[in-house]
Amino acid sequence: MLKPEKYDPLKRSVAHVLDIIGEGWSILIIREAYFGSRRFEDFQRHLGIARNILTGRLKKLCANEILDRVPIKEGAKRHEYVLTAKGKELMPLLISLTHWGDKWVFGENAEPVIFLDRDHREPIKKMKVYSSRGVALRPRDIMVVAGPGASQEAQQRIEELNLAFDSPVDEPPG
Amino acid sequence: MLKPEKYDPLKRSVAHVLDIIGEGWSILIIREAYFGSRRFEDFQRHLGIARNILTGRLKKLCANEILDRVPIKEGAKRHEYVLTAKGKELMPLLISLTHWGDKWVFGENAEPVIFLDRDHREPIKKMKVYSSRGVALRPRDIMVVAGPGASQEAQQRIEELNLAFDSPVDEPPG
DNA sequence: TACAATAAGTTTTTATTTGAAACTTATTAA
DNA sequence: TTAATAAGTTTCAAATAAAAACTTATTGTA
Repeated sequence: MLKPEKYDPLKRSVAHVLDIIGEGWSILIIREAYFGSRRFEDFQRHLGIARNILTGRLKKLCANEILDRVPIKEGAKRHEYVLTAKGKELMPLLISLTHWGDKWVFGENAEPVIFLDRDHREPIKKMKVYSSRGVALRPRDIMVVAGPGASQEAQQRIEELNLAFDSPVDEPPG
Repeated sequence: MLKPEKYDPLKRSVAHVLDIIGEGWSILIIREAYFGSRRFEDFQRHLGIARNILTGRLKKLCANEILDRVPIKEGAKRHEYVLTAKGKELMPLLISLTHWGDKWVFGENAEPVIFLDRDHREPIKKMKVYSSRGVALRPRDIMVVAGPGASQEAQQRIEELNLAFDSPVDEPPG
């Protein structure tokens, strides 16, 4: 989708991540892994994905250490694909996706699946953005600044962006 | 990517959402919109996306009410693309994506961008999954049940899935 | 042991999607 | 009035995806 040189300035942050997990099927494969699929045939059957595409996606997810390809048993030639810590930490992403769909695609009382807190069997909290003090934030309450990994251009664009946002609309030009 | 009939059983939940926002570029376009881009040329310049592809993506995002296409001024033929409420609520998704990339792709002290709470200019909380009681949950603390919108097959698969998970590994067969 | 079935891919062929670049038609600015 | 910019559309080549058949292990069973 994107050439590496095109990652800069500002989009690099997310574009690079999307190159790893954003291809068609990849998210669904990761989700299937959460749901307990481990073997090639499990993924294939449950997702109905073409086998050659599945091969490619599994390879890429393994290359990026989202999945680990481990022999079924010592020395076996068949493998299982299991989530790494890196893969497991995509949970917030997966649940954000699900919650958004529940609200905006399927609608209240038509959710296809519900995530529960295993201990109490109660639905988990809806995914939200919180301040460090624990206050839920709306999009307008959030701003962006350049991080230590920002390129020159990214820094510049972010500054412009913040200027544009901060300036009150009705401020007189002088 | 997917034919609608293939949404069932379990993957429908997320697959349908991915059909709306999962195509290459769509997420980046939404992100650009957060960052203040509104016009065709803004998106095109900042993302470096091919114009015909951009046209297609904007159409689809509008059709799905992520973006709203409004005339620049009363009766004008040029338009701006602005996020709808539905679009704005993708914020948790975008930030989940960013935080994950910060940790696993760029690494500590190399984050390209940082989201701040505007009021206090402090980094926001890392996206996490919480129980309804406010306790942070790990993947293993979460389980899934069929919602009211689950198909028959989905219900069945989820049940199998929970059985598989709940049964202690070392339980004797009889 | 042998036979069939299943698992895990690979190969081949076809269809769909992308991407780049040139082209068109408004609108704005000088 | 002319030039420049904006917002697309069209065309065509290259890359990707999908479907189906094929291959090679491994497992289960009579």
